[in-house]
Amino acid sequence: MNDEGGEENSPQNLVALELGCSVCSACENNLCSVPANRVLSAVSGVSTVVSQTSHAVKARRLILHNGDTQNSVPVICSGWAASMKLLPDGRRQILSFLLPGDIASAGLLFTPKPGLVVEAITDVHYRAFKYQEMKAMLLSKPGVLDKLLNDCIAAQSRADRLIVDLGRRSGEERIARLILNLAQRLKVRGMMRGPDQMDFPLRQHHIADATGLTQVHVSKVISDFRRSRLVEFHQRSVTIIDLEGLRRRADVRSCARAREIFYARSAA
Amino acid sequence: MNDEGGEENSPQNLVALELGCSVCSACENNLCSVPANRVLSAVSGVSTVVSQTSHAVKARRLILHNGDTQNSVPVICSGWAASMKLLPDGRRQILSFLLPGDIASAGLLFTPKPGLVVEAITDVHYRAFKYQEMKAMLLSKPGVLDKLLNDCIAAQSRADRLIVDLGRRSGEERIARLILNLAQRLKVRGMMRGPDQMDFPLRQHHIADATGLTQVHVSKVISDFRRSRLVEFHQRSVTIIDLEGLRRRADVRSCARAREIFYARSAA
DNA sequence: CGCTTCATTGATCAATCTCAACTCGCGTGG
DNA sequence: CCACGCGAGTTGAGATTGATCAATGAAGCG
Repeated sequence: MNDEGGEENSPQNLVALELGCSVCSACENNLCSVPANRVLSAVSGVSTVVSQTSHAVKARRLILHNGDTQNSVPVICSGWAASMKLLPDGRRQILSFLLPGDIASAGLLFTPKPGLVVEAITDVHYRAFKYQEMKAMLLSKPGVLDKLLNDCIAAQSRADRLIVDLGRRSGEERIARLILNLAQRLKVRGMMRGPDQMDFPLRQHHIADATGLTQVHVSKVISDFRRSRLVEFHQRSVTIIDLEGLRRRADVRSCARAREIFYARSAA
Repeated sequence: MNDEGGEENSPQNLVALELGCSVCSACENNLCSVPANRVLSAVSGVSTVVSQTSHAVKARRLILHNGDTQNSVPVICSGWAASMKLLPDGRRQILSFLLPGDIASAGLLFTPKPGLVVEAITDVHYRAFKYQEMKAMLLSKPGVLDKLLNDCIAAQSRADRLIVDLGRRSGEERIARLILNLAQRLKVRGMMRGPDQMDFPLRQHHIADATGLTQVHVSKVISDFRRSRLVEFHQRSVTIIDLEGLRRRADVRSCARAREIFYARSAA
């Protein structure tokens, strides 16, 4: 685990940090000790602060190793990260992208997850909370627990959606859905650059590892999206030009077999 | 939802029922009112019994509809079921197979899951617990809550494994893993027929919907497994003849790209 | 400047799907 | 008892999707 403390104070990083905090579950639950939260806990009269460490890591570095004993739980303050699993032969599958405010995995609060790796996509600031303290504290505060449980359940339903995507949708659909999904998540956080534009620090291999495809194939599909004037990529950002068109690619499938099954079932 | 109460009492059904109960989380938590549990609660001094209904459904019938308001949570007492999601065009993806003792989805205790469907594979007995009562009761009993949380987390990590399988493994690997996985789960429950033989009520289309493949392709892969003398199918049961061989099919992949990535990373 | 990462593109190959035909076993109604 | 239909599985012949391989160029960085 990285041993560096300290916040940077270049303007945009502070902004990102605040953005993260404003939607951060650790913050909402008064677990965090960044200034804004200190104020907040003072106001709400709750002063519980779980011991924690603050870290900065460069892009492409690991936040959570595989070999780690994992006695702490990272919460992203700024930047993008990915939580993934690695197969022994080098194949990798991204389980989810972590945006500011996201807890690496709510389940981690209760059990370490062997085989889980979290990697920074951009430069990332995160806080690591001690796992046992956190747990003890949670069990004493029903309100907090409830919120964590919701996190857990939300994670589960995101996982379910991903399972359906990977099992039953074409590459094109998966990529379109990924883009729409990220736009949605950023919108909730107020992190869109404009109505249709967002930061997009993902490399094509991230998209590949998230959608179960190859980087080469991702390139081809995205080129097609671009040619069809659905989206536009400028340096590390995406603009959705034709939302409806993109949605259509995300959902529609003119598949003879699907139709056949459909008719079979509605007849029954 | 089915409105039939009543237990059947043909010998093997009673056996199955008991087997289910002996590993059932509802039972462990003293939520259930079947005779064995009544005794158990009396012994342990806890008499909380959440109001519940008992149901029997035929194979291929739904236990949980999509349109259902889902104010209750099914727990399987005997038989096999599948929880799945349906796409509007008829494609379907099985999220997990439910064996006796399984709760349809631990998350259901806290929020209804729109779009989730549970279908009986064999004839099934299940109990449905009222969702709000259950929740209220859980929050008052920390021990029970803890156990449920574990269920939740276990579900999550099963989901993660499935995501990796669907995203990054070949059809052959997925099918081999599914078989091994089911054998493992049955073994834990003491439900194996012999050291290497188990009930296997799944149709090929169930395997297809669980692995994201086509029934036709499943047929071909399984034929190959059979020809390679890895497994044998007799009416509704499977014998694993060559465990090591099957494991090899479940894991190995001689994939040039994977090796390349591997070397690239170990060099870095 | 030289190195590395990232993206693009084309040619070819492999896995998987689609379509269709056929078998088999089972239950049902005549 | 038989005919029939249905669900399930098998098999083969293409068609498609996506992977692999390889070459090239552009961008970023010490």
